[in-house]
Amino acid sequence: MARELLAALDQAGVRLTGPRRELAALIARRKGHFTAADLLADAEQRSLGIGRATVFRLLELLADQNLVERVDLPDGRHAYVPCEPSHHHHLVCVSCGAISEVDDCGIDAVTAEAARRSGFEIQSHRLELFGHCPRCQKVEPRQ
Amino acid sequence: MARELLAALDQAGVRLTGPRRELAALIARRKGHFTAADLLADAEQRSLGIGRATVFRLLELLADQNLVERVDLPDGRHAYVPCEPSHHHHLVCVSCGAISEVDDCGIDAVTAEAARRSGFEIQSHRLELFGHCPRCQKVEPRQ
DNA sequence: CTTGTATTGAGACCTAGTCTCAACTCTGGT
DNA sequence: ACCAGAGTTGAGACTAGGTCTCAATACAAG
Repeated sequence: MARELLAALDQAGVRLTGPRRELAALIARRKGHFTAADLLADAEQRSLGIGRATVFRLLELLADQNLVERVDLPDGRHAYVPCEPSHHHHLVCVSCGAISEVDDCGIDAVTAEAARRSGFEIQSHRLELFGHCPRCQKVEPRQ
Repeated sequence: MARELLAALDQAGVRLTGPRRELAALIARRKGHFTAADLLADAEQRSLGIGRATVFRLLELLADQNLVERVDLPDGRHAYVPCEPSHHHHLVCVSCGAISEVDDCGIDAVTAEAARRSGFEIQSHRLELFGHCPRCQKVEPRQ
């Protein structure tokens, strides 16, 4: 997975530097979503000497390549989630942070209908679904 | 419209203080979305002596009452938009900032399908649509 | 192995928002 | 009309998340 990230960066025509390789490895090793601060903490814990700005710069690069997406959690925090480059949406577990991807199961019809009613010309949309993943449903049922 | 905001605050059991009345009037007078900073600037321009914290506190109150909703713009900025208390979604014009509301035209089917596929128990969702409003389409066609 | 350019880390800076606290102002009871 | 006390206020410190600048460094093409 770190390979894929690096390959994509290579594709994008940027240099494969030490810090980028290290951060890619850290991202690959994470499950679910993470914040920039999480990633920075990982790096600091390993004394990689990677700067704050570098972390944000890499996340921006990855986001440009659609390898990572920024999701806004219901509590207002921001998280990043590594994902497939194709268009899709995220299911976010509000208990454990697990992320699941869902593809466009019918939302285009919704946006088309909204466009028709409002006269807007819709360019993009963002759909985020929040709930409990199957595992957390078992742990804390019907909460 | 400022009346409605104040009535709702009254309903919520909070005091109708001077600053709240003034801010309600400022919000009522705005078109489309605005940021907390916009509102604060309005207040400062009129030398109302309203503090930063008060602005955020009122926005939070209004958000609790679903009279205002926070939308995350595609560029990562946050805006607030006054709206109907019922559940709905927003169409945001990326040129002029105009906001249009659309109700749940079929999205429940989408979330139900996503829940079925993923096993998640979906609690809430957020859908934001970005594009050009009818007016901006005329001004800068097919841009 | 050189060299030009991309990238880096540090730290200042910015925006959005929260928290604390002493001072103030509503509002209900009288 | 007045008072008391709880709710609210503004100022300013603080936090999180992110951007910018700049001199130093590392990559990679030749």
